[in-house]
Amino acid sequence: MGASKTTLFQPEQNNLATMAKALSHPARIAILEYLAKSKTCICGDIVDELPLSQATVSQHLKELKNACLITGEIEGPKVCYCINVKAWKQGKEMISQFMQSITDTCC
Amino acid sequence: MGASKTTLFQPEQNNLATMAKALSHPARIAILEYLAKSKTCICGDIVDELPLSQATVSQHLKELKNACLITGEIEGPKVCYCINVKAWKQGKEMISQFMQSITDTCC
DNA sequence: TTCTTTAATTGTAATATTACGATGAATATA
DNA sequence: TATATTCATCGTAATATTACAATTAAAGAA
Repeated sequence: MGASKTTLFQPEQNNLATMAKALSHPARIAILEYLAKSKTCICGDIVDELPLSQATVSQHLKELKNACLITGEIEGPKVCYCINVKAWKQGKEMISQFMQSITDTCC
Repeated sequence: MGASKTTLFQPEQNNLATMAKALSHPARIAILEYLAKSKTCICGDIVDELPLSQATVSQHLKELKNACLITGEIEGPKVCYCINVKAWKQGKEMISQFMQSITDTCC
């Protein structure tokens, strides 16, 4: 197989899993950290920062964009990436509530 | 490839990614929710609860155990699974701090 | 127009993940 | 001892992920 049966679970469970999947690679964690601290956010800067090829970085950026965690605006030949603050805060809330609810309910 | 180059990133980034990966499947979210609310925690109950085969559930339980998020104690022919409260709280703290730090640092 | 820069996309390979049937190991019960 | 129950593991198949070289596309500069 290889494909998860998302139709068999609750939307909330799928949303959580999708968010977690976006954060499930150290390169994407590093990208998010760099975007947060950097003011420039230009793609090339991220490639310089990470020990990965341009193609691979682009792929990770695409996944973060698919998960709505970042935005990418074209500026001439360059692309300026940014944290999607609104979506990020929503995701943060969703994960925090989930993790708290486990400890609240648990043992 | 298919294997992520974990040696090229910070341990903290790898820890975060590993934790997120454990949460990146709706079945594992569902298992954690069920373990939290259930008092019994017997593996067979989880299989009954989820729309997946026994072998698949066992595989997901193994991953959660590898990530130290749950424990499994043998009770005769049965196995009693439980949230690893200590590790869970640590993970919760790690993720919360990371997500907060992004919004703090960001834009 | 031609060249350069920037970043996405394509093609390809290696490995990981997801899923399940079948089997095996361990314990309890008849 | 034989049988049933419970769960892990093995084998296998389909799909996803990760990574990079090469190419393409788009915009700006010479």
